[in-house]
Amino acid sequence: MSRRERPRSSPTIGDVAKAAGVSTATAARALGGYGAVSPAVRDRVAAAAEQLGYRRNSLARSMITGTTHTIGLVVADIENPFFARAARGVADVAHAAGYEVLLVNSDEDPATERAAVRTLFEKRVDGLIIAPASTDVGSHLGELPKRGTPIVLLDRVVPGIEADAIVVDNERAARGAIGHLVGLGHRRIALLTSQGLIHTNQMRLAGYLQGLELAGILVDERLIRMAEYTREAAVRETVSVLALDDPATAIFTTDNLMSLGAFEGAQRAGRAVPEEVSIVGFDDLEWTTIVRPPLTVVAQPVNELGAAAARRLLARLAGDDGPPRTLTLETTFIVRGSTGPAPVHATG
Amino acid sequence: MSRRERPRSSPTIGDVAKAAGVSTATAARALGGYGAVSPAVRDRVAAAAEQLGYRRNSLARSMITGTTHTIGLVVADIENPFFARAARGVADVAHAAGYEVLLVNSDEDPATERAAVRTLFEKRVDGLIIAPASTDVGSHLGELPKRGTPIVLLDRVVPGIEADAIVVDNERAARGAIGHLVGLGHRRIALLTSQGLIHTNQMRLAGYLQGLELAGILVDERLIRMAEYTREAAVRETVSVLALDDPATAIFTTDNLMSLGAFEGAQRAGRAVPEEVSIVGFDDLEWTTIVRPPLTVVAQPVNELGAAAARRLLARLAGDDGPPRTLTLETTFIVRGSTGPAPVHATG
DNA sequence: GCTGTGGTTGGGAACGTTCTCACAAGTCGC
DNA sequence: GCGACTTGTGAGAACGTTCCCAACCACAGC
Repeated sequence: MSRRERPRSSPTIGDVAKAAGVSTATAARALGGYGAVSPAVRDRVAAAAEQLGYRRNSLARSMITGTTHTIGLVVADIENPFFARAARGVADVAHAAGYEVLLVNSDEDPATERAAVRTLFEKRVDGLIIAPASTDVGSHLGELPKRGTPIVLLDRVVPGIEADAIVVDNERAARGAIGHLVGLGHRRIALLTSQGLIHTNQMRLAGYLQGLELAGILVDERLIRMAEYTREAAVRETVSVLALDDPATAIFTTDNLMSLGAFEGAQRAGRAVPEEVSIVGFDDLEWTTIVRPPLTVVAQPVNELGAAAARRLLARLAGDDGPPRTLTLETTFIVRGSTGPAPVHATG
Repeated sequence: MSRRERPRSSPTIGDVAKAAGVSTATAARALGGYGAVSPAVRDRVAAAAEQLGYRRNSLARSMITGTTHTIGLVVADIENPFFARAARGVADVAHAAGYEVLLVNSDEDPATERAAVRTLFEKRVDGLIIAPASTDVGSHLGELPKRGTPIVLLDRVVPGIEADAIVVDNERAARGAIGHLVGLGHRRIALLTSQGLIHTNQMRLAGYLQGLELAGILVDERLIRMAEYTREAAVRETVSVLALDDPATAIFTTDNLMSLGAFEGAQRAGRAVPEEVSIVGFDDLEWTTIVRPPLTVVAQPVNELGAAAARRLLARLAGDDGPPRTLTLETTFIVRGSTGPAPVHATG
């Protein structure tokens, strides 16, 4: 109890060096595994470190090396299963490569996002994976690559920015979904999306419109619903679109929360699925197979989306300085029981 | 283009000071908002910082101040909605107080957890919130508080450790759920939980046993199922427990994944819920109200669990050094359509 | 015996901040 | 008009590590 110099601060590499009877430089080499150290000294230092309970200070290390082995991840809301899955994909790949993940929720708010990016940069993350909230050229996003911090865009692209991106072909996926419904004879197809059109939803809307056009169906604006981003609002819009004089016979939703709302809305409106109304959801969550009928969906490789983003970022950190690449992953259209032939009285 | 000294490294406070014609100490005071600086100098420094695009280096700052404004969060799996919600609760409270969250998945693996705790400590997080995988006295957990890094246990307690904990009364919740089923006349009540009993599940098992004992029901070990932690395994165990000569008339599950499996298992076994088998789930997720029948559940205040953990940790960081406290939050028992009277032929 | 070589080791600078201290220039009270 | 206090400023140490470089040693080659 007599040799305590600092009461409750961690021992430093200097303390270890002193205990082992070597210089700090040598102790650092022994513990850091770089440079040349004789086996005898290495063991002596290791023993001293063990005995003192030495833990390296990454902060000091990062100051010198210029790398923190930390990547920033900015998503809208980790509570949303889509982002949770993507985050898991990111974390797994990052962790395997010795990186940790600093997580921030932006709630789709550009101001929050901007502040988050700034904070993450001040913490000197080695790179950033971000699902950008706004599609306008965020100066805060362009700034980092210029300073040498690579960015990978997750799920959404920002036109003006020079950065890698991992996305799916939302336009094509949506067009395909509409094609499926058209093939079943539907002509009154509603779109249920959320207000404040984020990039992916814009693309899905575009795909919806293209799908209609390909089928020669005129757009009915009353069938395009942009709900507040809550389950209850989605339910209301669904009930409303099913209560039209000429109601929708099919509903295409643009994400998992809207799918949930559409499903519940059909239940609440007392419409049989798929006899009276077909539903196509976006994202394949666990529940889609235990509801009755099970949900037809556009499934995204969500986990892989995150994993690919992390791999891309790691490649940049490893020195890849080629031109920005956009990687487009494939979606899968899974037909289940929630889509069926359009009701007879509503077609032709 | 002529005055660039470092090509693509961020300007330092020294660069700002030089540009503003003051010392680094003064520039630091002006930008850091501490000490005394004259308004004129403050403006001059701010202008120089703005013009150079100065961003403070938190690493260097943390070295001096000894605080990183970062907290570590170790959960089993961020993809699990339970942890995603808790993480959101943590992140919101932390963010409001100016803290960021470093997230690690442990996959319930003690070795991974141990390594994570070590890494987080090396990165000098100010504190740690952890849902510990193992209930044995983790030396890696005891270590940190001794070094002055506070820990808050989330959702699970570790008996030997001196740390705050935020939990729910799992024993009582489980006992109550069993009581509900007993009250409906059930005497063949199965328990569906997962292998490698984590702390919460041990408590829920204990509550289950107590519930049976209170009702004077003898334990039938064939009704206690510990599935591999996958949906498919949960389905199999459910089908199996419903295929007994004297099958279960009710199933109580110990978490949301097991609930999903039980629900699907009943479907696959062709048993009507609740006419032939009642189901009580643990955790109230979005899907529980859109399946038919909707699920009776023990609902936990998951988000609040995380938020409370963060508040507790912040209190510690603010200097609270009272004895460790365990905060027990209330669960809610929500009766929906998945529980009903026991089938006549199976009772008394 | 002198020089060269390769493996070890230590001294000290560097990273970018904050903090402590000393000092200069006012300001106030008497 | 002099000490005590306040306010603003700068010099330099400190945080704990890594990196650069010089020095040392042993040994081989000539």
